[in-house]
Amino acid sequence: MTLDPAAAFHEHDHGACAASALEQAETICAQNGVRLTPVRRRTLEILLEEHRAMGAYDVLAKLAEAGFGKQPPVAYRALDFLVEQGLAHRIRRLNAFTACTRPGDAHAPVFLICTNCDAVAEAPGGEVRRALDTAAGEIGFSVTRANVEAVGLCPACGDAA
Amino acid sequence: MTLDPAAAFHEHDHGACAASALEQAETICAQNGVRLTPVRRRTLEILLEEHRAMGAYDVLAKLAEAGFGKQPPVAYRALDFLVEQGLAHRIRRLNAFTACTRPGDAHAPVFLICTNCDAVAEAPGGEVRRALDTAAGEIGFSVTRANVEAVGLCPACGDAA
DNA sequence: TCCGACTGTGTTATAGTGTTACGCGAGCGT
DNA sequence: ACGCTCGCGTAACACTATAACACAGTCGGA
Repeated sequence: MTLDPAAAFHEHDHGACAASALEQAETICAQNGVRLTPVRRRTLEILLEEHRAMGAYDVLAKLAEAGFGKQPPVAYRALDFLVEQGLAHRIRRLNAFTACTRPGDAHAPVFLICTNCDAVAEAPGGEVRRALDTAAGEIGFSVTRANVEAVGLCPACGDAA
Repeated sequence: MTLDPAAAFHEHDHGACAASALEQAETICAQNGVRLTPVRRRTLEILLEEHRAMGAYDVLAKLAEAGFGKQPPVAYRALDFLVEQGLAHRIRRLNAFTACTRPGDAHAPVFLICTNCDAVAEAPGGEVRRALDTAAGEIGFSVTRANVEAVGLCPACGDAA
């Protein structure tokens, strides 16, 4: 998938973008010795269909359409798996999940959520993470995981306003 | 309330710490032309009783004990009010709320959540916010609100491990 | 004084999100 | 075949949050 963090905010070859992400997912699962089973793969495809965060129950509905189980645990298990493998992220502010824009790239995700069009982009979080570690370090706190969720206006919606 | 962001992680005069926060809350509400009604005040007191995040239903139970209504909206309305006035924060990762450690101080809150003892501290987020604005600015995104939730080990629990 | 408009609190009911517990079958090594 | 683990499925439930409505108090103006 493209490394352009703003991909979510403008037109691009989304078919290729999704296909490439799936391919990377295969590789990563193989490396990690875990299986990208049909449900899991389909779940990732569903998330990749849009650069938007999807609720677990939205995903579940689509899984059910595809002939998989229709009870919540089916979706949650697949989503948790993807999150664990770094192939997707959970966005708690939205009670939702989104495909990772840069799988395999160990990163501190920073989510930019457009309040107008609901697109979600994943910005490089290196600097943010560094600042966070510093602030935490000053009071003796050691950060193991962090997640940054910012809401605002994406370029397109900002221009329109 | 003390400005020491690590207050949550060590012994301190919590009675004074809470009393001072309540006093500031009165002032801020007066300034903003809004009313710190009994339910709202009691809700803030409840949050101040511990440096931990509390679920809405925990707060609700305590409100009910104090003779207020016992239906969810009672708690949610009071909590929403406090959040709006900057007197409390919502921590989505925990589906919980916590009193603001530095009310009135316009700040980008950064929460440090200890996975061992569940204490929640609020670190100064100036630098983090700056880094975030930079990262977002590079792709044309303008951030209106951000919230940073980091999990890890607080000083005490880190030492113990 | 009376009449609205507004705000705040309370209620019931319901929607949305997430988890626990259990059974079954496929694959795998012995 | 046996027992093991893992993934998938189910039902049932627990937790979190909101919608919709009723009623009392307050305040300003006709």
